[in-house]
Amino acid sequence: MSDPQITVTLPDGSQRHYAAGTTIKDVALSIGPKLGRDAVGGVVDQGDGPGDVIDVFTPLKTDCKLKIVTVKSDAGLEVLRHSASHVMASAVQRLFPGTQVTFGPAVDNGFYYDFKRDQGFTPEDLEVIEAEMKKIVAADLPFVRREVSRDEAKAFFAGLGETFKVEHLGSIPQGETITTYSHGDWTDLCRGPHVPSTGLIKAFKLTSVAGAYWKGDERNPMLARVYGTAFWDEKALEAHLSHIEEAKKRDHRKLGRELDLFSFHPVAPAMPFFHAKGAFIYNQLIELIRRYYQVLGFDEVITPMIVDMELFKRSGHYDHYRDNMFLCDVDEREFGVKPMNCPGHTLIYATQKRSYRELPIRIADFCRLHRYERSGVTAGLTRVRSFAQDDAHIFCREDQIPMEIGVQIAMMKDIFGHFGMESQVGFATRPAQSLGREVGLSTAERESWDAVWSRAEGVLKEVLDGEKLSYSTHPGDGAFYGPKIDFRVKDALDRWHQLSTVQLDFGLPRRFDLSYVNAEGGESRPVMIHRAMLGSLERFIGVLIEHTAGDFPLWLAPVQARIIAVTDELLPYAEEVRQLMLARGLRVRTDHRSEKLGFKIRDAEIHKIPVVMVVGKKELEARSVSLRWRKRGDLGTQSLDQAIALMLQAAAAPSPGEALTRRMQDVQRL
RNA sequence: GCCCAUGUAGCUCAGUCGGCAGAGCACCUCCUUGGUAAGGAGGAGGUCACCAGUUCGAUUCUGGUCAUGGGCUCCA
Repeated sequence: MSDPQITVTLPDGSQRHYAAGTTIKDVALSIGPKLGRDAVGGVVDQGDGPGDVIDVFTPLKTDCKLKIVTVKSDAGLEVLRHSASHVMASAVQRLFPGTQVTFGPAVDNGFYYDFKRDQGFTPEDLEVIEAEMKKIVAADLPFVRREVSRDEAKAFFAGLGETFKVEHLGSIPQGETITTYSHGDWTDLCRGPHVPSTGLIKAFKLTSVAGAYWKGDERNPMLARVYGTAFWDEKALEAHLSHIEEAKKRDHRKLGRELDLFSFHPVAPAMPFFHAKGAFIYNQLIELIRRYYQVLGFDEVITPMIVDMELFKRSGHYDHYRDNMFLCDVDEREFGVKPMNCPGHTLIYATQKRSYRELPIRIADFCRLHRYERSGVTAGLTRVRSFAQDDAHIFCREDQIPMEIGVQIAMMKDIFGHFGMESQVGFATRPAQSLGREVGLSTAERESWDAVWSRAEGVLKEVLDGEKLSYSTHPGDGAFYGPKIDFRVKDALDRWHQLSTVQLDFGLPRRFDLSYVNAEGGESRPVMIHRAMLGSLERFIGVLIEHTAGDFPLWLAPVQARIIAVTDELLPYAEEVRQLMLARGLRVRTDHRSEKLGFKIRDAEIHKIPVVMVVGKKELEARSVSLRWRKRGDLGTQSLDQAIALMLQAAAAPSPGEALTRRMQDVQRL
């Protein structure tokens, strides 16, 4: 009897027939020799949806849909990197006997492998490991996949003394196929997939060592992690490494120092000192947000930074957030420096009896906040202990939620458009531990909370769908007090940053017993919406510096233009020009140094001054300036009026777009 | 908080196998007054992060502390 036949359906819909047990590699080869060579994995759908990527030597046993993963795809690159991590692990075990292996996956820009080795690894070790890896690659050892029984695997890894692997075997669900992958005489417990052989791992580099906890839990033993990256060819690897170099040049910490924007001092770890130029940008951003607030009906308030901990007991921060707060005892009372504005804003809401007619009440606050972030997690401006948010809280009726959220989404789109940043929306739903799931609640209470949550999630989803946005859903990622919508934006180096957030909160209004008088004369509980657009100003400035590489748009540039006189005799004219520009609201400085023109031009370029105006005899006689525009090149000689007009036009600060303004005109209460 | 690395002039970095600490840029002074990315000369500037220990002697060796960076974790 001949082998049973199976039918394989390819992505283009064509069908091919093979003997059962034919591997993905064979299928690829049968389609074409090039595809056969480039195939590094496949995605199989046996009628139950596409599975994970599996390797090319997996036999196909039943009819299926098959998508072949090639070296060109992202999925293929992941396979390569995962294989590279195996090669690294085998090199490490060869070089450092007694080292235990744990996990070694592919990650965003490369791969890592976590080892148990008490001495850890030094940067010098990395070179030795790389050299050993090269040998393994040169040997071109095939990756071999084996399906094994749980007991077999246990016995095998226990025999090698690989206690972490044995432990992990215990947490693999029953019924799941257990596989090992080997190359040469080295074997790892692994789900795969892998490239056909080690020879394909041509371009790789080990990049750093780090500590990491077993399974990411700090109660677990500390492991030694080695990071690396791998590509299909040297060119791509080089491109990646130079991309990293480029990012280093834009590092906001470096530019912050070079452009005299901010600094840090050991007396206030992780709390930035904004210098004049950095503070200018900070304030310009606040002004931008204020222009939106005016249109969107937000009222700005100012609230105390230090308050009695009683407030935070009421808000719940005392129980859940105290370890992240700066505390101080004064007059035998315990005070705390506020980490968030929300509790203070509830106090303002509660100073009056509120009517349903005056909702929504939108309270904005740029006050500085302080959070004690554990040492070791802080970084430049992106993670600080002292910061301000463009923070606001909206107190509204449940029926007003869609309108309010919709406007926030529109605002977010509008704002990031001004910075040339693409944005993406994520929807985070109820987490396992959340309001209404505490132990000891009655069934009735529980059900009422469940209803509130599903109503809120339903509303958010409706809004998102209504705004006709594509968004991703993150089940269980919401805040414990309510579901949320997060926005991520992409910077000029294609890195994503989570900045904005809009969160529904059912908890605080309850804790502070907030209410309003409803249309029937009874009392109802308002819903609170927490929202921030730029998020923390500190972090946004950090992102902005890297996004622009320090070339700020004219409206944000602390110094918009620098006047350079060709000789010192021209300085009076330079000053006259400067005064004219200052009178028109332009931020202009003069370089008074007795240096040559080239020197001063270079200095202005290094400091990324957007516009340089050169004045010499010719310009004096013609009442003009010679314009050198950083982003546009040499604009030649321009009359003073023309130069001022060009500057003013380019320096116009962004404001809410028309669509947003029109939209707000439809809202009853501003 | 944990793992690893780093800390020398304002910045970028040399250096000292334990014996009076260096460069370039920036800064100050003088000369030079020049047409679109570095003119010349001179000067000043450091408790080698901080605190202990070993030593005749510590920036260097040892221990601790602080800060920064890369990760882990956390971000009710």
